[in-house]
Amino acid sequence: MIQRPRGTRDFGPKEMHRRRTVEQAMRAACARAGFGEVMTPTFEHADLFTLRSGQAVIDEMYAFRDKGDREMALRPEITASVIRFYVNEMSNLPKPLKLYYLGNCFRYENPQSGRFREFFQLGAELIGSKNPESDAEIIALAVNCVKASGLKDYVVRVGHIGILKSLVQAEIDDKKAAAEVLRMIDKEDFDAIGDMFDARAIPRKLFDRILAIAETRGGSEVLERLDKSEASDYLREIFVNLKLHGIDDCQVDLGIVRGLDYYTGMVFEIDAPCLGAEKQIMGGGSYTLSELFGGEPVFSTGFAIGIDRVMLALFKEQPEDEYSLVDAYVIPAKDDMREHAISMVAGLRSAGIRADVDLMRRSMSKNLKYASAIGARYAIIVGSKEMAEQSVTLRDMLSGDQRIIAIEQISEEITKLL
RNA sequence: GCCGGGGUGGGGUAAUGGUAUCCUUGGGGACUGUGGAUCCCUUGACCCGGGUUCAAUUCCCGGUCCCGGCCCCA
Repeated sequence: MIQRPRGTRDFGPKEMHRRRTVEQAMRAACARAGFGEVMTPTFEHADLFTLRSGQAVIDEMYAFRDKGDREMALRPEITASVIRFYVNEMSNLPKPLKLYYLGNCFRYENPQSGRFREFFQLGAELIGSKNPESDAEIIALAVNCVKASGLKDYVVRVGHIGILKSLVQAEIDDKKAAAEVLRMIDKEDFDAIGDMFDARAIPRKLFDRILAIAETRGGSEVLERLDKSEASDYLREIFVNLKLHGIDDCQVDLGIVRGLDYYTGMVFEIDAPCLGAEKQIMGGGSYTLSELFGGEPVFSTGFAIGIDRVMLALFKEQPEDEYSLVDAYVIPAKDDMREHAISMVAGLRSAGIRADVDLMRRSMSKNLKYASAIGARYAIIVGSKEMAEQSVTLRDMLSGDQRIIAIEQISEEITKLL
């Protein structure tokens, strides 16, 4: 037997229904904010991804050489593709350009809870605006998407990479060392930073300042404690705007650095605490396209939500999911009623009712059992006695109550009951 | 890439160095239109490969997959 590849999943009808419901809710949230959906290829030239990210991303990329001897890769994320699309064909469109996407991504990683080799992301990019209200708009959209999914317990943390970055880069001349410090801040490995500072004879005072900033966390009031700077003013403006958007549960977290170094300003994350190790369900921030492709500077801000993790968190919050595929199941009482049953189900379907009919020529009793097993809300029993009066029996599968209804009224009646 | 814990019918389980229990589900029949019942029949499993052994589902090794953790990320 052929097994499903490691780190991939099959989704059954019930799970797909729940996923599609969540996806549609998020799509609707994006559309309400004026974002248009785009779709890009599942695979791209490997360069697209290797150019902007480091070795770590390359190592876990599904890369391959195609029959034309081109280096290709399954996309490990979608932002790069959207940016490529923008640079290729959309750079002359009116700004700001607001795009969103939903698709599968691939990373060759070791699977664990909330981590798969094929996973799904919904993301949005706001291209061409560098003002705090744009960042606030993107944060608000990300939060609204998570809210739309139905998730109750989540934590939004917003930071600004410029605050730490400018401090570290101003005080440490060695670029590599500065990058290393930022990486250690991201990992919250402050001991390592202390060791490094001692080894390089960097003043302890700077370490204390870095530590103080990196540990600045809490409500928006902690922003008042920050030294005045371009970045801290910017962050304050973002929080003012978030409040205007009705988003007032965001935390400040200046310790967010994020691994990828193309982020330049605002950075933010959303966690679902119930998920444990892989609790981050969203990551985002602002960046400039110019740093990725060497073109004209275009300021952008965006985010990506891990749909799979959102689904996992939703399932933890609400495990049971009442859902059936069929509202009405049509049962012929006897074999000579099968044709009537089939025309009956066709009529129900064209009236927009999710209806099914016995295809296995089962007995009445087995059919009732089947109707119950698939969770049909109503059974319609087509028998010769009722048929003589152009009627059928409508049975409520929850209560067991049943009554005779004229055939011409059945669709209307069921629509009314549902 | 690394580190733990696991793989028995579709799902859940029991036992065992001599190929397997029970429940559930699926299919069929009885029941000749309400028995969503009851009864009967039936399909269906020891992850893969190698080793030890007369004999391996069981013991050993390797692989693989699942679950969880590290790294990193969604």
